[in-house]
Amino acid sequence: MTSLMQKIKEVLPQLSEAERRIGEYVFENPEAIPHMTTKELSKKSGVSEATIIRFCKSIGIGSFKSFKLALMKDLTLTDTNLTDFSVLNKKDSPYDLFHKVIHVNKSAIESCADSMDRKELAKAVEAIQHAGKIVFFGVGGSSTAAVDAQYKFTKLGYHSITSLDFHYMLSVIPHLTENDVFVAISTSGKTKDVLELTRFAQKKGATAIAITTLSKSPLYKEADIRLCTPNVEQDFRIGSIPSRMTQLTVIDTLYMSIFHHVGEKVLQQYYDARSEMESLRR
Amino acid sequence: MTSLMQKIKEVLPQLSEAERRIGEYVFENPEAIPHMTTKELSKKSGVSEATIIRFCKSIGIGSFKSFKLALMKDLTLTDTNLTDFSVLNKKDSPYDLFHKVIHVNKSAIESCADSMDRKELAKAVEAIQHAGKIVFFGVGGSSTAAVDAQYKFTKLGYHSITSLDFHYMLSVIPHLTENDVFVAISTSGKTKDVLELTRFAQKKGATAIAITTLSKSPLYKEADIRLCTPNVEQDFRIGSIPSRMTQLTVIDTLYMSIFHHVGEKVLQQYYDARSEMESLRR
DNA sequence: GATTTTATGAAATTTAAATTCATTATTATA
DNA sequence: TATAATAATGAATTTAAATTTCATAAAATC
Repeated sequence: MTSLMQKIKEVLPQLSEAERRIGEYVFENPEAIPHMTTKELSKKSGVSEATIIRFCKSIGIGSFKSFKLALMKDLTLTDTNLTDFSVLNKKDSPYDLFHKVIHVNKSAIESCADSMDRKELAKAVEAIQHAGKIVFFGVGGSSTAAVDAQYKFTKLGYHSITSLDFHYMLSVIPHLTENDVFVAISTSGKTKDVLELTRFAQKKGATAIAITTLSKSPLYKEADIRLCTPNVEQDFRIGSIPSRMTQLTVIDTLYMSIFHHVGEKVLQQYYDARSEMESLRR
Repeated sequence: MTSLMQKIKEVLPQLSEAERRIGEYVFENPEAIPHMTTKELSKKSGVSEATIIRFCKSIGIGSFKSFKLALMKDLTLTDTNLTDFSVLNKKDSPYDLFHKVIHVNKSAIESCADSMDRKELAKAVEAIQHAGKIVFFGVGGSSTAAVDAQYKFTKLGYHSITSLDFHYMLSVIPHLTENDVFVAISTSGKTKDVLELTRFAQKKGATAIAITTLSKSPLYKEADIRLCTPNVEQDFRIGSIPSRMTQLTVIDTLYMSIFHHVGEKVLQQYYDARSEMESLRR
């Protein structure tokens, strides 16, 4: 707990009804406050603007502006702001939602650190490094990560494949061999299409890397290498937003790691592509 | 040196006379700025208030208020919490890189708050809400965001279109009307294909929303609505990783906002899709 | 040399913060 | 119990700050 938040908590019981309401709101949504106006906060917490000014004075701060600055400073000092943003509420404006999305995505990425196993990661990098083809597959929200991965690894000079089309994939997999890698992306680890293609790829000898949540799912059990994403499911309205961020973070890591290894080799092609792009500007 | 101050130092030589004066003043008195008003700073640095607003935009920050907040945050960061992850080094293991990726992505998402303009965001939500068709277009790294957006808005029941194929897009755009929205995604704002399609869409009467960095790029100038992403360019090896995160954060915000509005209506379809998915498990 | 573009500040507008004041609820006192 | 005193509150107003618009001058381009 930071000093300013601490202070608010302490004085909370001594405050009047309306001022306490503000304090409670601040306590629940500290991140949001610095970007708010008195009018907004007044609406959200259900008290008048005048009371907000009074609240600032009550906690010993001269103005609402100073309060916002102080809070920003306070929040910066601690990264452990465990705000429960799962609570979306009716009155949220797009700008409010924007800040909630920022928060949700930030914490999702943060929590990636918890679920990743360094040995599995090393194995994955090893496998991809020596791969001939890399096939990525994910459906629904997970297709974004697959598309992103396919683009990134193509840039690195890999024969990298993805498609949303199950039947297209069915025609790709028979050509996989022991050297190849199949990356299955599924948050739940239960998606039928993903499972079937993974098994098929394994039957052809490819190494199956799963990007999935740590759970007793079939995909988790059957994959050769498991890159676990944290369980970040929240309010259904937020849906796949945070889990996609975690998947992308894993993809980014694979990309960076491979770049690190093969970097020198592809650097020239990389520059070529860049300068050509500059000149074409497309 | 902290990141924002660093940034100011870097752009200083490219700024105009008056804007540079502000930059220099900020550099000499960083601690004072967060408590100042535009009028004060204008007097102190000897330039007009308007130029101060322009200065903020020049360094990639959406408003003077955001600038003050960002600076406060920046100054609060001590060397201890300033792990310099921007530097990649040779000995980095995949696991090291993983943590650097986490850091880079987190800060990218965090800095989204600086460049977003709430009015523009509100306009964008308004436009999309009443849109018939929504077309997303981005090339290269920005295609990920386009794909993600297309999927999300389809789930909300919109006629939502994207493609990587320029010529396919050329065949889509003639059918756009005043009610439709074209969302152009380009970090630089200079990508030729994106620009050409944007102009074409505007000619057909569609509203052009740009997701791009705050800069003097053609896309920024010409778009009807600008949703600015921060300038997060780093080491070339990290490449488009952070900018893609910022684009996705903007997309997520649009999605959440629209969901908020049309949510009740599509909820039933949403559940239908979910339960059907459960039963099919594919 | 004419024309466009860019940079700039003055003035106007919009938006936010802070204050005032009237109203209501609460407590203390006759 | 009735009445005065006090405290809490929000509506309306005032003040201040941020932002935009517009006119002008300087620089760059044709």
